[in-house]
Amino acid sequence: MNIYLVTCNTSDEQQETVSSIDQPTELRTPDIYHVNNPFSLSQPSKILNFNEDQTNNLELRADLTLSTDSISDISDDVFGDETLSFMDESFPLSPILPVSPSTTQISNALVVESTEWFIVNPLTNKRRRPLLYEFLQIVLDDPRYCEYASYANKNKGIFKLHKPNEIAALWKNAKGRNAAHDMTYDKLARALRFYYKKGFMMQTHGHYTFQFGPKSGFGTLWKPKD
DNA sequence: ACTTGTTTTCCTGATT
DNA sequence: TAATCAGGAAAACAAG
Repeated sequence: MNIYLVTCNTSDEQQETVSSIDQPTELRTPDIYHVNNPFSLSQPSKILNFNEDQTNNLELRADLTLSTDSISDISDDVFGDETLSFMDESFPLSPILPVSPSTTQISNALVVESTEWFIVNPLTNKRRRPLLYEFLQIVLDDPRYCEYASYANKNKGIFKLHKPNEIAALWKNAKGRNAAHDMTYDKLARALRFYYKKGFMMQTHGHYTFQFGPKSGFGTLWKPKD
């Protein structure tokens, strides 16, 4: 039995250290298991699924059915006196839930391993990091990110970044480049502006608002979900 | 080692 | 006025 540590940003920007017991799929890249708050993992970790319930408490969704007591016991083994704030009597354990689907079709030619940001060519089985417009396509299709970005017009491919800084951080994770500096909205937006001339994006009005262009395959190779 | 495409970084000026 | 938007220039990175 393993215990894994995850640091995540809660909605009020505070850092929470979360432990869990699990056994599922291994991840090597930063990933997002808090429904409303992407967070980064700098170290290899394991899948954890979090949900934020209506009382704003973190809800652990483990792949093992465990009593609160057993979590506390293990927590003590690892953390000693360092208790975890949300692991108290109000901490609910939910039923076992399936982890996110490992792959999602994003066009008639490409599949994304959604939990790892890798895009897979089914023919060659090769994996690669997403291009920027592909990343946005993935984010916009994933309801977990609806508070970070969403379509303003699904038919036209117009979308808005509601939390540009968070999207930028997510993009850095997805791209996985060895960069000395952090990704910022300013730099992400510059990359998007390069797309105008290339046809991957079309210029549109509105704050933090962009539109997929024909070269992105919008409307032909793929369409927004629903 | 070299090439190519895609950003990333930085910046100036215009616009909101 | 600060934050964005537009692009130029050049460097950086990844992949082949």
